[in-house]
Amino acid sequence: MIARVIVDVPSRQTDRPFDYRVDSDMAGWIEVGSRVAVPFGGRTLQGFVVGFAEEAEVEKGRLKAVAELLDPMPPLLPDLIELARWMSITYVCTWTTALQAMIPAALKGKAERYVYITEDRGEYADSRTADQDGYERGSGQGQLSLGALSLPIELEQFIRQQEPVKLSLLQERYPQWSGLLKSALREGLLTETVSVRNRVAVKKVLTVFPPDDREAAEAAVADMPARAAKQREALAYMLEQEEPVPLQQLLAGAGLSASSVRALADKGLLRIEETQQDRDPYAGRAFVRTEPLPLTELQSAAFGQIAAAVRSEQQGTMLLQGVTGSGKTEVYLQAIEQCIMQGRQAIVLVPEIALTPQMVERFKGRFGDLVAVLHSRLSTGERYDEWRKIREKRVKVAIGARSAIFAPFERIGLIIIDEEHETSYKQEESPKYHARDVAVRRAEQHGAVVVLGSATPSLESYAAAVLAPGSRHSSGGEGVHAAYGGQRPDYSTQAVETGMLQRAVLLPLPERVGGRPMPGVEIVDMRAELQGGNRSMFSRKLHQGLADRLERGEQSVLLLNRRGYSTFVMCRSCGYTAGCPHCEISLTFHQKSRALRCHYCGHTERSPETCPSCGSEHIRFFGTGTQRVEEELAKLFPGIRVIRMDVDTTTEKGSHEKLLSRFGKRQADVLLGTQMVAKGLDFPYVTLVGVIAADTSLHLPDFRAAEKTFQLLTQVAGRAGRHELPGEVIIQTYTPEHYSVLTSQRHDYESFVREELKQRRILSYPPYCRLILVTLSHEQLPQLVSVSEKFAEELRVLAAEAGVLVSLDSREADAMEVLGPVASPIPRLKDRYRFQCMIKYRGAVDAAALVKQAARPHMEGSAAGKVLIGIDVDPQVIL
DNA sequence: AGCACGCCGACT
DNA sequence: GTCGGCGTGCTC
Repeated sequence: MIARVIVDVPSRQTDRPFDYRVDSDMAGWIEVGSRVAVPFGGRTLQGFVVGFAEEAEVEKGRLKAVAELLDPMPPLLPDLIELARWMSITYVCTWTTALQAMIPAALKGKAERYVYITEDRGEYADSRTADQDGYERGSGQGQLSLGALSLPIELEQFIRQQEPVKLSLLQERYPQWSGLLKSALREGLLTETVSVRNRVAVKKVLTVFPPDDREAAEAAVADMPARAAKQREALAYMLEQEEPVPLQQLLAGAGLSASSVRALADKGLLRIEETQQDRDPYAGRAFVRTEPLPLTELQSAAFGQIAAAVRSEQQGTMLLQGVTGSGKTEVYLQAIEQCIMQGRQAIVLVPEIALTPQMVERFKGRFGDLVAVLHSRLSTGERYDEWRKIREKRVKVAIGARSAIFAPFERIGLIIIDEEHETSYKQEESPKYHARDVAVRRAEQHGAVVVLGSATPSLESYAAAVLAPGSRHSSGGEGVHAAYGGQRPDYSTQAVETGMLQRAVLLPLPERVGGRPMPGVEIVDMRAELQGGNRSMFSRKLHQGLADRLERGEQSVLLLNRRGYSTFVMCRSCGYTAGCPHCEISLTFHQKSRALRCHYCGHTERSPETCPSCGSEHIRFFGTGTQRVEEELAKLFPGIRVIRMDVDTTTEKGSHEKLLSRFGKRQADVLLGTQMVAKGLDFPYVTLVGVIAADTSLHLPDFRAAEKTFQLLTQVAGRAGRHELPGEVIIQTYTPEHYSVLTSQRHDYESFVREELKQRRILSYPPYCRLILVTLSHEQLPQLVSVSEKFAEELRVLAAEAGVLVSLDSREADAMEVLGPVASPIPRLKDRYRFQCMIKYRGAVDAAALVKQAARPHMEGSAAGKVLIGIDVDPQVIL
């Protein structure tokens, strides 16, 4: 039996399976998806079995054997192995990088090298002038030696005491002897073994089992001598128990010490065993059981379509477009119930920030113990335990952030992606996947249904539902299509690209449950404020609004998408601005620490009192950050209680929840923060939402800037007036005429999309093409420029050879353009200059493969001095 | 990623 | 005439 193994070395040259012999003792256990330890180029590495080969297919004689099977149950399944392969091609990464993204950190074992002193040194024993046991004891020195080689006595004793001892530990402790250790291993004085250990073992606890022999136990309770009162108490308690009780719980609950319980165990009256235990982060929390709620007509229609699609066991995608408060979650819950009833499992993806206890409660309340929750705030061990519940089929529903898409279920029927437009579904590190793409691909494998839920769908998803060739519109879609006069607009001159997702069914939920109106939104033109003599960051309107809320004891939410105190520091005498020495970006002033900080690389320096360039004292701070708003609020409204929520105040574990819970208990008047205040909050006393500057996200160098602004404004506006008290929203802006501001004021998604699609079409951006952004970086600018140009030229040559280097304006079905190279929006980051090429393409063009091929000559070989190319495949457009 | 093999400078 | 620099190439 021969296993094909992907070894855990993320490099281009090892990105293929290597073949290993499987010895008969493991043969019955090893499967596709098994995690193994294999010898590889002189060391032992972890790897995954991706398949098996026939004897005839491989070069015989040169095969090594699999060293160790690392888990009794394979952590991955064949479909995930295949999915990782697909990811490696789509996102231009190695197979192992994709595989590593799928397993919990607890299983990312590293091979550890252990050494011990060789007992049988065979032939050497004869060739030396040594005593019988193979040791040469020099004049009382007691040195272990072999020929010219000898180990210092201290080292030898240390090894003897601990053996086998980790090589890394020895090297750390005795760095001066690392060369000697190497020689000792080579010469056979020391022997090495390798073993892969998991980062976290299954947690074991001592558990006390109720008496097996009840009669004997009852008799013992009765006969127990008076001085053994504690034992009697413990035994009587255990007689009442049906289930085993953790020892610690028994001791704490009954005020006993372990000795009394041990004594009972010794008498054979109780049984104490080590059992596996899950670290349940929700232990001890009671979840109120909930029943399905009655659905509105629209909810019911959406649910019906989803349920039918799940039943069909055909892959399908649905876009559930519902405004905040329209009851999407109840539709999800009932669809999941349907899915479970068919013996299939469901995955629910939620943005990390929305994965609050309340959110979890809704699912646990409906499905109880059938739910596993995966999120980044869990410890490695907790996460592993939740993951094992899925793998061991103890749960039917997995709810979690991005990476929960890899939940190792065997029969998935439904994948729900809530707030599908959220950018947190895109992973910024390699593998740079988008959970939505991966979901569609997994659904294809399982014949499952993907439900994308959002009040403001991404243009890509919306295009797949409404504009894609062959897309069907659901019956309730009047409101949605009114913008087109009931007709699909004619965009036939340019193909809409929806990539993998050929079409999606649109399920609109345009009404709030209970018919509560959307809050009124007022736009304030800050230019007019300035002309009217108001130089404050608060318009008169917002100032008055805040004052009213304070007076009435209601709460306000303020959004400013910029943390810190001020965005840049400039000398008014000479024009000097403080920039990061490692990045081409201005430094942000932080008031509390009186420091200048780079928000990209974290560089921090003390804020200058005088200009470092000309010595002038006219150093001034410009631009407004959350810290400055906080200060200004305190000045304007003495005694006001403000909670500031941004990256600077939420780094600590659980701080995010803590701040929100304080606000929920009305211990503050204002919640001030960056975009994290816009998501999913629901507080009854919030009646005012203010956006301090809507423009901050509008002028970013990002083709999605308008879309992001619209989504942010719409979302934050939804935070007001969710309960009895009516809400008010005030948006301050310097560009009140911009369509993303105007349409969000009217909660008018369709008009926004229509305008935005026009722009995207003119400029050839998704969904009218697909994009890959390649970023190249190097410490030396001239080298970077030269390699970037070579890369772009090579890519154009390859595209021309493939016959696809055609303008996107053409009517060709397959087209590809290479733009650049140009300097990146952040031209220097962490001491590396950055250039980028944007690749736009459509149709059946395998742009990822061409990029990979063009990049190859610049990525291989030793890294020193070469331009390292970071390849960023922007996948949101692949969908 | 490691680690070995392999050709050119400053040392016993 | 040898130790050692890191450039290229391989790892089942």
